[in-house]
Amino acid sequence: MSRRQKISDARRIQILEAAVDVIGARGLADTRISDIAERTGTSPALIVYYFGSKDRLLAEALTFSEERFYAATAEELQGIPTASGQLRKLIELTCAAEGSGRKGIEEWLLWIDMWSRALRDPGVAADRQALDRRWRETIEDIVRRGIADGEFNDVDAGEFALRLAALVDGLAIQVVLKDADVTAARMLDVVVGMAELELGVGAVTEARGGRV
Amino acid sequence: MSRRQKISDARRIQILEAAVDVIGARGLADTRISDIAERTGTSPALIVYYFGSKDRLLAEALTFSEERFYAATAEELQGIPTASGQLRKLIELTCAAEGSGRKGIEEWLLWIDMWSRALRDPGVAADRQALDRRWRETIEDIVRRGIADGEFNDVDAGEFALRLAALVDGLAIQVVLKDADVTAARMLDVVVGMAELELGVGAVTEARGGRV
Amino acid sequence: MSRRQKISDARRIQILEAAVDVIGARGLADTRISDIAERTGTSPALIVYYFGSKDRLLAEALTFSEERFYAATAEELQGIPTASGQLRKLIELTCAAEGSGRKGIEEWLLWIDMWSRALRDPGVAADRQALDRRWRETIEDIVRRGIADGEFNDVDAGEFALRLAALVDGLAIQVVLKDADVTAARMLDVVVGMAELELGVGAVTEARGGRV
Amino acid sequence: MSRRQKISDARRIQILEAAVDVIGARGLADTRISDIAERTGTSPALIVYYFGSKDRLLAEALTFSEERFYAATAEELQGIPTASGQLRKLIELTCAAEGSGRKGIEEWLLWIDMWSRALRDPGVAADRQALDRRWRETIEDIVRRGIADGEFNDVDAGEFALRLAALVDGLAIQVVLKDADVTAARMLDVVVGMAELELGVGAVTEARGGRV
DNA sequence: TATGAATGAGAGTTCATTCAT
DNA sequence: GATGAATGAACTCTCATTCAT
Repeated sequence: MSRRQKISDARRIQILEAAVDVIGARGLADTRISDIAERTGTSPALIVYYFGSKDRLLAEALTFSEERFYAATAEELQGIPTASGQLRKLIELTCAAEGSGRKGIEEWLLWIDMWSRALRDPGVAADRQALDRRWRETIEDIVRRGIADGEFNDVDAGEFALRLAALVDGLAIQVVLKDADVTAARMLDVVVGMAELELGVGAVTEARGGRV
Repeated sequence: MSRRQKISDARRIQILEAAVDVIGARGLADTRISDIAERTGTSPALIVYYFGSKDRLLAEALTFSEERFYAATAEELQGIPTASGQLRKLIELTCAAEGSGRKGIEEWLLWIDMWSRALRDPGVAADRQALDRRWRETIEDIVRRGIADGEFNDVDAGEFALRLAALVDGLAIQVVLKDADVTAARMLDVVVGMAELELGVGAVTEARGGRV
Repeated sequence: MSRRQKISDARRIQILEAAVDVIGARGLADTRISDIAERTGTSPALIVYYFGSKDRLLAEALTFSEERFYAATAEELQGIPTASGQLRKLIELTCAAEGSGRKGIEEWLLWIDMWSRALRDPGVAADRQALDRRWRETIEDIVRRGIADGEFNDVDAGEFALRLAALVDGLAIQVVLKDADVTAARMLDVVVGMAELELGVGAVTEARGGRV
Repeated sequence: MSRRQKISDARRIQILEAAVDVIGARGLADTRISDIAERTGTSPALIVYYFGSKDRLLAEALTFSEERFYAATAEELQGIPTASGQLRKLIELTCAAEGSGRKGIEEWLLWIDMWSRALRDPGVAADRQALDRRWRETIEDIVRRGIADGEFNDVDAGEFALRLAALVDGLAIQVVLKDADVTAARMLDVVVGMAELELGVGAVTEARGGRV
């Protein structure tokens, strides 16, 4: 408990990164403490020494991964001037395209395990909800700005964010599970299509040009 | 494998139902063979004897649950004459409203575990894809009929089905995880709203009257 | 819990006997489940399967050992007609003389560990008290009969039993710990001396003759 | 060993006192080095550094506690002029009466654990025997003086000391284990009664008056 | 002198699975 | 067909101990 204070940040992050990697690779259910220890080049005892128990490690690893995702996302968005450009970027980042440079797929693998775990663990459930709310708010902010700037149609930003986020989640599941009918490319088209339908033609494609 | 032939259907279904109940209640990760055996009033040995291994039991239980869902859905739809009425019904059935008479929530709990498992088990992945495809085709068929009958706008039925299915999945996750921002009622509104936007105003609400 | 019902008496006794042997040999603190399993020719898992946990096994083993001691004692006393003869026998049985044919030393080793454990475990404490009370009552009964038959002085039987039992415990500790000053033979002399002092000269020695 | 020389006496005593406290509170079997370290405000590493190993620490702590007890006892006896007064005092000190001002109960808790440990550890066994012998000699000396002064009957002092010490041990076990039948008060009565029976009426009660 | 960091060795416990009956 | 008995394998977690600093 108070032990966690003792841990050096470097070591802590090193272990959490290994945990995220291993969970992504093997799945939460098949992840052993020793798998993570091995990858960190340490012993299972060290992991317990730092995190107290396997459960606490898992919860922290999940949160760590998402925090990192948001930090990376925020940074990427910062350099983009228009709302439509930002929305486009956001959609791309989440579409888990393997060529997109981000290891988006692993993030999604973690999300699925996180949902599963959140069903039984209130702590994880709370974390998940907070992350999800933050995610929707990120979308909402962009949309609100786009409306104010006249880039987007005048929609209910909150409703739109909910719809977009849900659509992305639902599609990502299929992409990640390698559904033959739903590739990452198709996912991108569908999401962009939905955004354009609601926010106005060109609301999102416009950015595409900018990107190329 | 050949063993499974020997099993009486009654026994088999009894065990699968128990498995679905227990997994829904405890989650896949916390389900033991003996939990299922207990609920069936038999022994763990019998279950292994019938199903070969725990993994095979899980895969079959998951599939069984979905088969049952489709059978129930099909039956409910049969009595409804219009495409818009059927679509409305379909949406309602999936919206996991607790008062809806269906134990929809439990179905969704299973789905989440199924996704998690499908990530690592190709057999489960194949089952999942088949079920999902069937699900989208069910939607597609209704939409196609609605278009032919002039009830719906002339959209791309396949694209629409994909979008609707994904939206439903994404929203259901939040409802099932009891996200404070997304209730079953709101989910229903959002899904219906999306369908009306794409298929035409009144395309789905119309059925509402018919139902009351 | 209810598991214990399932256990066959033969197996149960076999394991408990092994537990008593091992605890006697290595001491409670150094006894591992696997030590007991090894001696029984089984696996640690079996022990847990039957007894639920190590703690429960220990509690049962301790009680089992004492039950067995009382059964054996009762049987030995049955054949002796006089109170003084019975008292003599009782004293001999507890004096842990190695040549006495009883493995008295091991019993005492267990008692010491039982005291230690009773300090922290209320269940063991309760068992210990019950056994001790029974022990004092056994003495008391004999003394009361001896008084009625005119064999013994008219002492307060309850007080005498308490004193005798305490003296025996205190001496046994030293004998068992192989105190150079207190051998089993000396212990016997001291206890017999105390009994004769209080119950009357010859009250106990008398039996000695009968025995030889 | 040579290390121990280096240790400052203050530090050493501080650690030993902490060890005694913790063992008294949790029991020998449940005492961890870190428990003692925590109470001393140091680290487990320091304790090992000073004492070499856990076993050695435990052995030293046990001895330390008893040494301290004897020192305190000797001091208390010094001021009492008559043998009967001293004997009375000695008995009271050991009767673990909670109101007696001494934390006698904790001493007895340690004794029980010490017996248990002495069974397997020859070092502890030797310490125990030495302490016990010293204890009996203390009694013996008083009795011998009482006989010389005409306060007591002319008994075999050594035999009497053995009997008294054993009786006290046996009764203390029950008191410490909170046997419902044997309170500290009753223990005192029984021990005093035994002493008076053997040493002469008034041999011990006499001191009682002096104390009040 | 003192300790934070690290770990090897091993504990109890769980559970899917096997097998004789 | 059905199961009670049994277990091997593997897991998490504990803790005395070491060592660089």
